[in-house]
Amino acid sequence: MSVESAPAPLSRVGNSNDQARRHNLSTILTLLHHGGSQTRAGLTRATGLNRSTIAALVAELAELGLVYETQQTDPGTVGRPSPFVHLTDRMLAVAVNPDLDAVTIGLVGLGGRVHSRVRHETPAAPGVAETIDIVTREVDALRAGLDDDQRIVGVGLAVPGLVRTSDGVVTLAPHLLWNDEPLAEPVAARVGIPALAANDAQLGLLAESLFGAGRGVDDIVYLNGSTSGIGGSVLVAGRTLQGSRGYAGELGHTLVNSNGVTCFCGKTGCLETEVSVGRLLEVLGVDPVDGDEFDRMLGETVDDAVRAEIDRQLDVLGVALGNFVAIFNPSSIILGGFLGSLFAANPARLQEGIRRASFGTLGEQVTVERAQLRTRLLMVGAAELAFGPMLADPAGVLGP
Amino acid sequence: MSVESAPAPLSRVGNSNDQARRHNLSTILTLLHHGGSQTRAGLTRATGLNRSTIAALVAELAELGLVYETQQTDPGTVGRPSPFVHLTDRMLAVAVNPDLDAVTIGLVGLGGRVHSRVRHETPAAPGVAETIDIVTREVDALRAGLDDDQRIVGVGLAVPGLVRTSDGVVTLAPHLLWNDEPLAEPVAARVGIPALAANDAQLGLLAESLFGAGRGVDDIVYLNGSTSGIGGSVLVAGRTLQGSRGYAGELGHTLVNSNGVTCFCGKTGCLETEVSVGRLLEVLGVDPVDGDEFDRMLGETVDDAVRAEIDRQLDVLGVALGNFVAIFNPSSIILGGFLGSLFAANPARLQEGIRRASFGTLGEQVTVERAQLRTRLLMVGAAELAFGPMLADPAGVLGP
DNA sequence: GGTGAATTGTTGCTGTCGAAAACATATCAG
DNA sequence: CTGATATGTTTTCGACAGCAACAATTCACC
Repeated sequence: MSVESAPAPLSRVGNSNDQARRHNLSTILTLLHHGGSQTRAGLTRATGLNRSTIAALVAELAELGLVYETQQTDPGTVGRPSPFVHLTDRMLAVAVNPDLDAVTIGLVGLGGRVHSRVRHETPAAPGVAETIDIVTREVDALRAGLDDDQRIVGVGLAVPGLVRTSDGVVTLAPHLLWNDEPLAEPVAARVGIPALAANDAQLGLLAESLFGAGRGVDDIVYLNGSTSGIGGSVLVAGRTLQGSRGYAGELGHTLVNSNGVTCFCGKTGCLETEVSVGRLLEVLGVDPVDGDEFDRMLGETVDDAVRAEIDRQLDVLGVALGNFVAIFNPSSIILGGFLGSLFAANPARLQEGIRRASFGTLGEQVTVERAQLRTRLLMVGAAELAFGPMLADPAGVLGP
Repeated sequence: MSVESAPAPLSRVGNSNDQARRHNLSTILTLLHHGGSQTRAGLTRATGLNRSTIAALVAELAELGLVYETQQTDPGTVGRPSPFVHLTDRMLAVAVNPDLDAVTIGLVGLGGRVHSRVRHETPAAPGVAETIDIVTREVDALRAGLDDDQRIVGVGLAVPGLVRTSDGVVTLAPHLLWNDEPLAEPVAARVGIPALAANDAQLGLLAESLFGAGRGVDDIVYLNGSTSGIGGSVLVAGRTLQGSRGYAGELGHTLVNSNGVTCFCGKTGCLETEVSVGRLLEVLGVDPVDGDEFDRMLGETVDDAVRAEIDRQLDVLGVALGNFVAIFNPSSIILGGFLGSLFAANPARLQEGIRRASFGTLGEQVTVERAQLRTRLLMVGAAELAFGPMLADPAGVLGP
């Protein structure tokens, strides 16, 4: 025998010497990515590491092309001025969001900066093969426009459906009519860049928690309402709730009304069927409109039927959120899409509904907010997914 | 000015050199605690660390009085036999569980071994002061019975109610009539040993996940039914769901029936009001009985009214669990207390109910199990809480 | 029973990393 | 211009995990 099958290191629980180095590099890069430019002295304070250590780590990040330093123009304090550390624009991620009528593709830099965005309209819901074609063409075009020193480090795909994150297979995307379709792997193979896929609501929450309404908060319940239904995700102790296979967070398919109608998922009285943009458009008597216009219509309506429907939906939403408060005890609830509009139309009513439907006084301790990132949301979220490996181990991914 | 306020190290994000050592010590101790005795070679494989490193770490744990080694009696394989590493019985935790009619106190060793257990009956629900008195007396008695080299490293309190884990204040324990009562801190002060408090369901899940039905599983929904209601907790990626203040997991107070009755918590149609041991005892026409007897009565009944009530409760429970499956995508559901009896009376019906009430096919991928630890449950769980700091940093807690 | 292969403990050495200290540099306050 | 303050820079040092060489012990096979 020559080469035996590998002895299988089982699990890598222990900590070794250079893992500490990797961890520290990752910590600093992540700090800059999520917190913006800082002085080296600031990094020293934030990490608790030694000045000399920070200097060495920043130098390594600079060598990897991830950061550069500038002199402070106006220190404002005594002492030797500490140089600012900025992220470069050299490392980029491609963000992809296939949806009902279009595939949106963006180029995103570190720090959540969206460099460009293209919306590829499709006559019908795009198929997997079609999506992969569009992504391939678009990435080629993007690559052609890059500077010599720029580099796309990954592709992130935000998919409206159940996604097995481990291997990037879309288990079920009902509105796209996808069923057990491998996505991340073929994309990676075609474009020659690592690709990862995840549920759109999970990535939306990730984006809001890092760059939007949820900055600095570790426990968040996030609900996003779109024409295709209500997607949800939960931040638990700073990490998105994944579940055993990445399918967690189907908050739109929890019970809110035992007397409700049957949902396409087979259950009865789901939040998604009771609270829907379709019912609102119906009483408003209009066709789908864009977000700002919808906001205005809900806010300024004087029609009693409309107001009644708004209040009914807010009350149902309050019941659902009350349950989530009892389950998750979040410090913040973030509402996106039309749920944000609904909330803005009568914030007090929703807050009172949550308070009433929560266990004990838990409902009084939670803040309800509207999502902030709007159109950037899924671009930033999908990019975060693509940047993930690099953020976790900068030297390992970019190095030799 | 002489002494300025401390410069505040903000957060300790960075990794330093001896933190690696602590982490490795913690890893090995935890491995033994949760996995039982192992050979040094086994630890090498499990951690991926070097032989020589393991030898040094085990030697340090031995010096701390935590482990000892024995020769393998019958190796059974080629090669130099690796010594077994066992946990000593020198480090002990006191587990406390105040409940409706008694305070139970136990002495628990590493590895989940319950050395002794005392049940202090009380005429009514014990007050906080009374509980602290009982604990103080009992700990003194336990200390008197210890060998010279034995040591109680902590007190863990499992409380049926909302507990702010950070400072051990019981915010609300409705059945004990406790309201915003400091508990862990006064206990620690009185007995002179660090004390921590947490919700009983959270600790029950912790115990089952480490030593019972949930071994090796990272995503679990746990429900425990008792005469005072239904408590729940969730294991998310191997960690118990805490929420922003430690109040997460009130699964008994989620909506299962919009047409239901009003719960003491103020809401309507809570799981806890629809599924209750009281309703079962009513149709059975008996007074409260112990677990095994209750099991037998449910399993062997031929009374149609009883069977109907069992099925009704199972169906309601299925709806609740279906929601939890959509929310958490667990790989396992564990049922304790009378919910375990209910499940055992007709497992197929509950499983079918969960499947029906789950989103898509998620309900088919989850296994439903009955809790295993029974009377040891809260002793082991509370001890785990008490052992926590030592497991996380053995040298820091036991060393100088 | 003797021999070789396999596995693991033991010992001493090495490389790496972060901390600490000493020195250099840059800013502000007066 | 001087002193205080804060931070970068350089060098030294200690700790720790990895590694290699050697020793110990068992099994399998003849």
